[in-house]
Amino acid sequence: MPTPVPIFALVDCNNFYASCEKLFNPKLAGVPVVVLSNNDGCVVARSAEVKALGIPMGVPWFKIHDQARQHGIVAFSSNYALYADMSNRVMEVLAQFSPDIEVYSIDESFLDLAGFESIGLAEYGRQIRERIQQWLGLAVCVGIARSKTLAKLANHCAKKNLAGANGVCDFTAMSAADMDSLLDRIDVAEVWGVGRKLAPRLDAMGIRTVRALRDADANSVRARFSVVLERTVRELRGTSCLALEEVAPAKQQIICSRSFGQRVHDFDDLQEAVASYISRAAEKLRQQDSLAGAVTVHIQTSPFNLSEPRYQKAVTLPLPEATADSRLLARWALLILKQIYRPGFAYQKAGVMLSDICPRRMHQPSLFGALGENERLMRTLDRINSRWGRGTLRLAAEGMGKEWQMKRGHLSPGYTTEWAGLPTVQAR
DNA sequence: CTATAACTCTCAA
DNA sequence: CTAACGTTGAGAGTTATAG
Repeated sequence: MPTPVPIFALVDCNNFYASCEKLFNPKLAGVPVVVLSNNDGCVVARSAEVKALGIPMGVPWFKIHDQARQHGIVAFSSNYALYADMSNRVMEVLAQFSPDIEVYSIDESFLDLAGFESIGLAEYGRQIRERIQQWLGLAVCVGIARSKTLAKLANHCAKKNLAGANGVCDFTAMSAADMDSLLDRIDVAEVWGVGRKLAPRLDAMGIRTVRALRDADANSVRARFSVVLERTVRELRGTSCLALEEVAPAKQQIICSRSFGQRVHDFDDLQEAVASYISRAAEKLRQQDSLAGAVTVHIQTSPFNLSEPRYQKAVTLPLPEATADSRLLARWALLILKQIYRPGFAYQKAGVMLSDICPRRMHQPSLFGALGENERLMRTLDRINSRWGRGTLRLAAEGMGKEWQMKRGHLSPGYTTEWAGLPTVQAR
C-alpha cells in the first residue's frame, strides 16, 4: 500500500533498447547503435553516440541509411524478447528498493520512497543507480520529487545533467529559488503530458517554460485546455494528483496490429495475418482472465504512397456471446475480413481489436450455454505455447506466414532467452 | 432535449 | 535495382443518435 504522503522516484534506463544490444557485444562499446521499429521501419532507440550525431528519434531508417553507413552506425531489428527479459531483471532489482513500485513501461518505474528520508533520498537514488549498473550493466537515471510529473521532470534533469545531477536529481532537497531558476530554463514541451499539439498552443499564450506553466492560473488552464492539463499544473506545484498504481488494471481493449514485410494483395495472405493477430490478442485476453464482447478488424493500404489507390476500412462486430476462445474469435474476425476486403489493393497493414471486455467471472453465460467455447482446450494451447514458444501450436488459418511477415533483417541473437543465442567461447 | 454511444484527438513509451 | 515510414493503450472531448 502506498504511503499517505508519497515521495516519487522515477527510474528510467538510458537508451534502453540500444543499451541492451550493446550489453552482449563488447565490440559495440563507443560504436553508434540504433534499434529499429517493427519491419525495420523507423529508428526507435539511439545510443549516446547516435544522439550526438543529431539523428532524430522516429526517423525512417531508409532516409538515414547513407548517413548511417558514413558514420558506421550499427542497426538492430527490435529484439523484444531480449528487452523484455532485461526489463524484468531491472524491475526485480528495483523492487528491492521499495515495497511500492509501479512498472510504468518497459524501461521505467515509479517507486514510492517515503520512509527512506533518513538515508538521504539522493543518496538512496545513487545506490539504486549503482546496483543496476553493477548487477546488470545498464545505466539508469533517477528523478525524485513529490509528484509523478515532477519526478519525471527531475529524471529529465538527471539525464541532461542539469543542476549538477550526475544521474540522480532530487527536487525535494532543492530550495524554492533554485527550483524557480531551474524550471525557468526548461522548455514547457519537456513536461509529461505536453505533447506535439499542446506545446505550440501554450507557446502562443506566452507559456514557454515549465515555470510559466507551473505558475499559470489553474482555472483558466482548465477552461482553455482541459482538466488533464490543470492536473499537470497542480502536479508541477508539488501537489500529487496521480497516484502510484501498483497493480495494472485489466485492459479495456486489446489490440494486435502490424505492418507487413511486403505489400499484400491476396485475401488468403490477409486471412493468415488476421488469424495470427487474433490468436495473439486472444492469448493476451486469456492472460488477464477476461472475455471479449466485440471484435474489430482493420485493413489499410500505405498512407504514405500517394500514387497507389488508397483504401482503409475497419468494422466492429458485437458478438452474440462474450468469449476468449481463439477459434471462435478467429471465425468472427474472418467473417469481418470477408466483408471489408476489396481486391486490387496493395495492403500495407492489418490489425484486430478485442473490446467490450469483461472479467470471466462476471460473465453471464447465455441461456443455451456457451456456443462452442472450449476453455480447457485454450488452457492447454496456452500452456504448450508458453512452454515451447509462441506459435508452437496454432490455428490452421494462421498458415505458415511467409508473404506478410515483418522484416527483421538486423536481428541480434536471443542472448538471454535462447540457448543458441549464448555467446560462444572460442578455443585458441 | 438529454443521456448515451460512437468516434476523434491527444499523449505516451 | 527500387522502394521503403511502429505498436498499443488510455482517457477526454466532441459529435451523432435514440428515446
